[in-house]
Amino acid sequence: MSLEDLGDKGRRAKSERAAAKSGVGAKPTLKTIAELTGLAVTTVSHALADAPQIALETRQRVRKVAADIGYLPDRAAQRLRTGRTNVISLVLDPHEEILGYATSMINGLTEALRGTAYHLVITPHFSDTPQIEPVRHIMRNRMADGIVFTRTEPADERVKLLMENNFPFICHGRTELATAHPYVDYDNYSFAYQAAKKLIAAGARKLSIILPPERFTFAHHLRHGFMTAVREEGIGFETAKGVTLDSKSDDIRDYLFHRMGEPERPDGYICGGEVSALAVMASAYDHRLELGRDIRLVAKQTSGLFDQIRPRVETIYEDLTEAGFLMGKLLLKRIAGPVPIQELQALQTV
Amino acid sequence: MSLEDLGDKGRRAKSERAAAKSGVGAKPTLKTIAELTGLAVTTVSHALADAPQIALETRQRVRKVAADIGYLPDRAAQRLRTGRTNVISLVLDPHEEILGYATSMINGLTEALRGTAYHLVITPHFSDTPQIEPVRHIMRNRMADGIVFTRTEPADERVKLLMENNFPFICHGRTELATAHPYVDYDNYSFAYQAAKKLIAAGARKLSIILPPERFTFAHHLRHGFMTAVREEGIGFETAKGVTLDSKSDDIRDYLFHRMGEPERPDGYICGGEVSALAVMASAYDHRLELGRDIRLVAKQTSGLFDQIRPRVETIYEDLTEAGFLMGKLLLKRIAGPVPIQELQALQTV
DNA sequence: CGGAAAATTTGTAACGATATAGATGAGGCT
DNA sequence: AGCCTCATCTATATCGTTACAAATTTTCCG
Repeated sequence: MSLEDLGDKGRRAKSERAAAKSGVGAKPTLKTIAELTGLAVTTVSHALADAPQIALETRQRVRKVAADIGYLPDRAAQRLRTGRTNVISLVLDPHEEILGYATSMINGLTEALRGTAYHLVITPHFSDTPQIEPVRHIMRNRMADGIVFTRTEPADERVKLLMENNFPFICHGRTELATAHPYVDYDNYSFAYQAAKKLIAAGARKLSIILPPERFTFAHHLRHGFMTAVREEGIGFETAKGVTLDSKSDDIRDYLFHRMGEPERPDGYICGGEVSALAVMASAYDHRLELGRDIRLVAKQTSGLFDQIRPRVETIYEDLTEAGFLMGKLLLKRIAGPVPIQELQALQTV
Repeated sequence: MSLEDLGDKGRRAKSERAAAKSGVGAKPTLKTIAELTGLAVTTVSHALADAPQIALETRQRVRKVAADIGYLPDRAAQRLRTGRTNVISLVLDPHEEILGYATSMINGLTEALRGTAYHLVITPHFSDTPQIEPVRHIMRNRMADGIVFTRTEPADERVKLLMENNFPFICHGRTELATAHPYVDYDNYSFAYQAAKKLIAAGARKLSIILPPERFTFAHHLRHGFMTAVREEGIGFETAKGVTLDSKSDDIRDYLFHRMGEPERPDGYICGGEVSALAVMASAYDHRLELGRDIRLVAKQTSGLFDQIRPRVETIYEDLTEAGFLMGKLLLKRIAGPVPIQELQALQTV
């Protein structure tokens, strides 16, 4: 600190003293407003809450002062007193590095939370602990008013736990539990069904689908849609063995490359993710198989990526940003008060 | 709610009553520990803080009880009392949808924060407000103990503001300000330099580079590295006009497609991002230009994506997860206490 | 064994908000 | 005037934690 700073410090007057700490102006509290208006702290609090027993004129005056000095309630104090955290927790598996899957959802979520008092906290779920741990932790320690998570399983423990405790949440994907629960999901059944139909229409004779790990519900949906289509058409099919959408992309490609070198190889692929679709293309390329003639492909598109992929690939779009936005909106609705569960369910159509 | 639920509710006994609210067990506080140990709340607090004036035996006993009942200090109360938020705020421009850029960084950040009391809060910066707004807001209202942001500019207002107020932060990218500040950056100068050299070595005669918007410092670094290389080699060059790495991928491709149809077209491209690299490939493909012969390309790789791109493209890797991890670690170090600034700077080498 | 010093523990207040219950004053009614 | 009602505003306690000052117990010494 220089001499000038010290000199300046000495010269500081009353008004500046309070401002010294933050350098931007001391943080105003209810007390500040109370002093400015000559009212009691309690009155100010009520006025800002728009309580009807406070005179309208007073409410307006308080609101004006609050706005003028840029008052913002202290989250910690509010949280301590009321128990509400004003936090939404997104439980993220760092594994989901899959090309901006999380980013899109986060963008949608922040957009939904925009203008509200809610903050988005990222709670990682590290793979060396059980999946339910972060959820239990958030609930037990009241770390958030609502939870968002993804990759739902048919008998998802998290869903059970949260439902049992009536804790607000929404998940991406459905369970197969008897009890209805809030969710946002993409119609993966239709995706797979339509993808298969497209491939068949384009001349494919034997289809293959690369599925997510079996433990996820949407793997079943994809399989079901796929199977329905191939059975309707009475056409050959298989599912990729030994690799899933979560496998390392090199492993997926190695599997595909190998499979494409065997007899009875599939000539139509359905890919539930962009990376696996690229792996199909890479394998075909490495075998000098021509896309659209030797090998056909329908991919799920979740980013602008495939607009630049050549040769052009048929894709079906899933809007993850919208999914995030929906999850945010529905969760807020649920937090605001009890809502019939069916109003907290959204299925994004293909 | 079923009849059975109601019945169960009626059967609830005293011990369960306290637990009823959370359904997992009432949240233990210092008071709980105080009652269990027969100590005063203050003593327990001090004991857990490992204060030397508390008998060692007592400290151990308290710690044991705390661990047994799964005590976790209430964040709101701690925050209210101490002013520390235990929050790190990542200011994110939803614009950065660029293929998991954010996701990788978030993964690195959460890994760095793992095991600490810090939470990661995503603070969006919506493009209709000035860039400095979220930062000012976080600082003024003490919403976090530290700030992380990206896309640093040469005379970045956020850096100035945060430095002036001595507020802990770290940014991805450097400024050109006289005052040193904490940062994590990737050596984009070397990236561009080496990329150019590679292209020239591979036979390119005229280079082009697609730059980020000029307002970002790393645009200058890239340009500088690029210019140094082309001047050293005395070779033709240009920078993409009218489009940047932030442009819509279709716009980048349209520009490239047009340019590739003109005389004196470049035959070597440097792409600072994966999407723009794909746009180069798409344009070349649409012109039936062969990659590696008519057109050469060096791309920056930040995901596993390009491992599956065919024909194979020369890439240089930037580890964004590591960048996030470094930012987290350095920020924590800074928050813990004053540190010489040069210890808060990291440059990731090519 | 008295008494001071050292070691250990404790009470009180405060952070900023809000729920609850209570206070104040104006006006209306008999 | 006396009493009640209504509209408005206010005091108090509290959430869980920690800083500060103070109280208590133990230790040690002559």
